[in-house]
Amino acid sequence: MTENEIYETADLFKMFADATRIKILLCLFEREYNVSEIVERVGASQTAVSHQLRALKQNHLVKCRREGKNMIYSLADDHIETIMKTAAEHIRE
Amino acid sequence: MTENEIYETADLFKMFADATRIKILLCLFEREYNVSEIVERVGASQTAVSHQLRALKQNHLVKCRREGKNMIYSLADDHIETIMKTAAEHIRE
DNA sequence: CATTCATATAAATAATTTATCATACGAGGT
DNA sequence: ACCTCGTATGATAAATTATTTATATGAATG
Repeated sequence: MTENEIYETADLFKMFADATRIKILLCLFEREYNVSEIVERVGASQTAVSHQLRALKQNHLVKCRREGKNMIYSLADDHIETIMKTAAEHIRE
Repeated sequence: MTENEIYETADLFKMFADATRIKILLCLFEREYNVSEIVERVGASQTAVSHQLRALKQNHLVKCRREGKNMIYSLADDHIETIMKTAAEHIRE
């Protein structure tokens, strides 16, 4: 791994290293949701969720589209669920 | 996932969310090393490495044994390499 | 047993991350 | 056009994490 790949890897893992973001992702593993639905399910403030969604988007873990007044967020990639599940398994030991 | 599992998962991922710790782990994927060897390879200060080794140990990612004046660190678990590799693959897309 | 080597620890500081507060923006509806 | 709803943004403030500085510890060695 090059120095650069190391930093990119760290950045990717950072996305999974926060409870709010994990909750958002778990939520999106089910299906797509708009922001207020995510806020409701995750139980964090609207701005906090919005900031975290931006982070997740910048790191290509989620994508979104507009639908009227709403923004619908969904997973960008199925690998994400695999990575999370692998780690979750590891924990139960 | 329970609230608690979410926090544990976040804590586990935190271990992978830092370049210094990733370098240490990459190093230990090869084989076990003592602290000065790790310091040398990773290129961080002795205390920084020592602190990170402690974090990794507390989170059960590495283990260590004493050998004379040296402490020999090694991976605690093979899953770790799998998790890292899965993520690294994800990055190359 | 005093010294040195390898490593760990504690405390202080620096750097980064996350949440909050205030406000702005885009899309409908009136 | 104005108002409201849903969401995003920017500027802090608060919290967390990482690094450094200084010092301690435990094991070997003269």
